[in-house]
Amino acid sequence: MAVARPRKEQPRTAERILDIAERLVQVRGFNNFSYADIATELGITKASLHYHYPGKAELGQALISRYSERFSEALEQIDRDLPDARAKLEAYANLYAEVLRGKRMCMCGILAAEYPTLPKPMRTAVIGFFDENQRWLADVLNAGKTDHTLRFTGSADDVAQGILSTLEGAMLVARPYGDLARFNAAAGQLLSGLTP
Amino acid sequence: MAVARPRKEQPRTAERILDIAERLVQVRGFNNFSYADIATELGITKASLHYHYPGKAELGQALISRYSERFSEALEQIDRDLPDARAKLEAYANLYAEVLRGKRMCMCGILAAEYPTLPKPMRTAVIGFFDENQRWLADVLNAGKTDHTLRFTGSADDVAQGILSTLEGAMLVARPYGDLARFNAAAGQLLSGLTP
DNA sequence: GTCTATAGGCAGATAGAC
DNA sequence: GTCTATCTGCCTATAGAC
Repeated sequence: MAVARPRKEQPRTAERILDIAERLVQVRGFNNFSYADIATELGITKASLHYHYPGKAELGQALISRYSERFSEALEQIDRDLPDARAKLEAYANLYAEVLRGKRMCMCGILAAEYPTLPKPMRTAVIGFFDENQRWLADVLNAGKTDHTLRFTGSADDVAQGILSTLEGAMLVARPYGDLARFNAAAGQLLSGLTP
Repeated sequence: MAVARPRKEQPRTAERILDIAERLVQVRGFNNFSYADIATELGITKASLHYHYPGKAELGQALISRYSERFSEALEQIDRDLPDARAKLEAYANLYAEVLRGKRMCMCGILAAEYPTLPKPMRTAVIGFFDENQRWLADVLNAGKTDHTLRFTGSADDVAQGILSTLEGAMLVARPYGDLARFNAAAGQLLSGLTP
């Protein structure tokens, strides 16, 4: 017997558009894919896409918005599941490694490279993503100082920013080599520098 | 009295094209500027550009080629002018800071973000740039171990790669904020982690 | 070396039928 | 919601005169 479903299934087109566009952004960048790319892959016409997202700018906002939400949820889950700050930080780095394993960049990392060409709402959203990540990292760092699973000098904010930068940069440089080990070397080095 | 000049001055058009295109790449990315942008700024027509660089792919190769050469020269000058490894590493980080001060990304950093969309010769050249940087960094690190101005654990190659990644990432993340201090915080943290 | 003129393609976007 | 048809604009690139 079928499980009860939300009525009128199938209007998941908007979500499927985001799925395809998300991958395209993370691989090629926001300016290097087109409505035609999405339409072909989804099997509908370009015109239909405009029904769901009036313009590329709106699509871009929706992409960052969903990406940020999901990232936040992943951080909350880390907070729930892992016992100490050190383990949380390791799990955080692993989030990045998983993205890279799919031959993608962090969405906001690649958008940062295109930053000057983005519509203003997207720029604001990219900054928001970075800010939230740093806030979370700073909290973890402070917790790590308390529970003695992490060691660092200087402000937690500065170190948080350094961690974010290093992981984004490690993805950026490792991806052209197609070499996950390259990322892991940089991430491992980062973590060992924070270990007591 | 005028200083002697190379005869037939003025055919510096090819160089001026590179100057303009270089800035455009570093600000917007390779796929986000056009021949029209260069032509307008230079005051000639698009068609004339094709005389100097037959296609955008060739222009791109010329851009990376000149950029890499100049970078190598800067590294040689650092080797000549500075006494110890620690000072060299600091000067290296300063190269990046100067680029960022001009609101630009490292050319090969921004090209790394666009990597899957680049013509193959450009991809090879980007990798070459990273490789050369890492080689130089590894040499400096080894020298620093010898002259006791640097301290690190693990292989010099891995640490070199970590340094490159961190600096590229720090530029990537700092630029949207328009905040040089952000870069300096990450770079300073990196250097202090390598200081005995 | 630089120009005018133009080709040919693809981009994002809209109108209106179904 | 999805379609066909179409628009306008920009892109890279080429031919050929000067």
